[in-house]
Amino acid sequence: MTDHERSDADSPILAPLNDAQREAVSAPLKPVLVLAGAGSGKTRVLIHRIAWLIERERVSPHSLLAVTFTNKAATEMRGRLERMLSMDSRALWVGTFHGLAHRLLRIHWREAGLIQTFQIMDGEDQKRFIKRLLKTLGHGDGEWDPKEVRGFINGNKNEGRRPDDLADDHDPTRRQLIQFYREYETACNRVGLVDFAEILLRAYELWKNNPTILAHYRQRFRHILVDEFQDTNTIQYNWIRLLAGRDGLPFVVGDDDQSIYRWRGARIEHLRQFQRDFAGTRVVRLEQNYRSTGNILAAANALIANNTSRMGKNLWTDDRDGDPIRVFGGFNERDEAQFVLGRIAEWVDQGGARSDVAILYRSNAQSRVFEERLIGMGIPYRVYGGLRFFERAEIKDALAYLRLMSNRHDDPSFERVVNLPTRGIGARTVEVLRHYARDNDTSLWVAAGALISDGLSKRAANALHGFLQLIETMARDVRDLDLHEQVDHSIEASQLIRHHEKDRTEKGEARVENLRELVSAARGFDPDTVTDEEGIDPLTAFLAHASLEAGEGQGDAWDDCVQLMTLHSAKGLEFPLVFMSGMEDGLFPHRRSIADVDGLEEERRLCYVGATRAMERLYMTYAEQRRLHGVDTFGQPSRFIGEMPPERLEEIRPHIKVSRPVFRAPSSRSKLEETSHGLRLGQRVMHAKFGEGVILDFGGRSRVQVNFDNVGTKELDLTYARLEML
DNA sequence: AAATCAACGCTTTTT
DNA sequence: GCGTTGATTT
Repeated sequence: MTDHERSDADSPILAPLNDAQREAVSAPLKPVLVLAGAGSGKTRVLIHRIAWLIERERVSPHSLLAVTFTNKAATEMRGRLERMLSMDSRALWVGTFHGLAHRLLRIHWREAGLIQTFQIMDGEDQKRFIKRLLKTLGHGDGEWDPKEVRGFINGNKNEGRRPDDLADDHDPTRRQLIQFYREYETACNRVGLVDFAEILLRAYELWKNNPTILAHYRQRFRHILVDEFQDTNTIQYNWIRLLAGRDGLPFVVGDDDQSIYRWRGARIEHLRQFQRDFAGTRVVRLEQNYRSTGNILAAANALIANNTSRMGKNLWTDDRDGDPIRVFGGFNERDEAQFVLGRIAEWVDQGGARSDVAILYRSNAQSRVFEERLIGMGIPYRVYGGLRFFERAEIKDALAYLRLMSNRHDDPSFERVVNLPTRGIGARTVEVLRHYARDNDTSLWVAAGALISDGLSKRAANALHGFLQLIETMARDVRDLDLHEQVDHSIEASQLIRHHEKDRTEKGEARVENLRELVSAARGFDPDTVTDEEGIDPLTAFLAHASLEAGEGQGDAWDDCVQLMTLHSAKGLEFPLVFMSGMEDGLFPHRRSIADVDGLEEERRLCYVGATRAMERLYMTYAEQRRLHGVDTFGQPSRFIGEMPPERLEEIRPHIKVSRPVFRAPSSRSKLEETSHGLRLGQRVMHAKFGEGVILDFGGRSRVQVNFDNVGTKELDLTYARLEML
């Protein structure tokens, strides 16, 4: 080691890192691909690389672009950078793909072909809009599913394709979908709205079609850092590649084994393509895991080894083997939940924190049984997912008023609030407006203005006039106010508050509270986080923020509570104690993914992600019988359990041997009805304390009656009793 | 205009 | 089985 290298190794940037991390962080200025296994310090490497570039390579913070997928990741990165570099991180562009692309569109709205006050539709808005559009086009009778049309449109946008790029292949269905896409585009442009996929595609096309602008950003952002690279979809990948050009220096971090978003356009292949597109890419593998015990890692490694065409990585740890992975099979989902709650109670009794515990499941519907048990036992918990703040109906109503104030031609917002609270503008009147708007190719706002003087009944015209006046007055009254005062004024003047106050139920009160909270959100909002360019009014910025960052779900009502979430939303998190529930074939892997190899491999990666969330202790549970959508179904333990090395597992109950044949061989269904957990009536069993006996009956839950030769009949709980089959 | 009823669908989710 | 949604009732 030379003196020079030694001084590098001692620097605060490199000192806390292991060899591989150090190699990545201090790599020469060339394209770098970091293959970072779960828990190997991926984010840390990204942060330290930025610090390295700024402090060692003397790169200006202004020439750095750091991209993440979620706002959470972006916020975290920003925070860690500020702490590490003790600088104002505003100099850096750190954000999500959508956030950064949006920022570009705000700056270059004209070149992007947008109006200055363009606003963003979330998936829900988009669905409504498409539904409305289908009706207008005379296809509103249910032959077309708005979700399907949306899927078609977004899928193509994610691949960078416009209607003109699509051929109908002489398929009438496809031809129709392309036509809908075309109409949808026109409609969006008319009302000044963009959907999420459009943000990315527009930003891409902005660069593609404007060489001067592209040249400017290429010159500015030579260093492009991307987190979770395996999750990039085609347009995101192309956006990065376009920006990097020939001289850019992308530094991307990802893990092909944790790619779980293929179904929403992510392409795992981008990891390989990166190496082809950027000649001389330095590939660094981070394989030392700092999170999990040896047993957990060994099981996860063995599982993921069943996938083909991996980039190759084997996690290892310095840590002890720790506990084996415990596998439990319940009679049904309530039995399963009872078992899980029992273990949690133990954990808490022994001084463990509730917030260190995560219950993971494949689909949201599975949370209910756990929630019921948790409530019953008085254990605080938090469920991830569900409606977020800015997605709530009453909040969207309020935002619709604000949007209309900002852009009168926003038809979806117009329709949303024109009669909310009710002001005598019925469906009939709105129908007339729509007709006029379509015939004259104008917005509903313009149609309303025109029809007030002629074409409507006196009553309808009056009511409509009142609404138009209201919006105009609100917009005028609010002009010189601070943002939060604007919001406050609009929820009052629109009568939304009064409307919900009339509802004296808990729901109504919650809505009023949420509306008040919206004012607080506006008060705390810093427009500079959206863009620091001149000429964007705070309201427009706030509305964009509301769409781009839907906010938290329930907030943190409880500090120390058990965490419930899907396997997908667990990605990136870690917990000392993890339960993977519903480990049954058909549920996980999900039956809709089982058929094709790609689908099954993605499920396996999901299982890998789940298992590697666990730091100390991991349980995998399943139910023999499960009520799904109201019907009882019988299942087999997940094939994924069978893919893990038996010596790393421990079956909680004695009756199922953890061996490949048992997990792989499907047993007949009729047999399952007479037996439970491999035990059958009349079966001779051995108990450590009570000696030999014979099974008399199966009780509810995991209870079983055994007539012991020496001590008589006992009822045992199979969760605790270790019965050995004889 | 609110209340009630029938129909629907149901993997995963961020932006 | 349950929650949402759209249509129909009162």
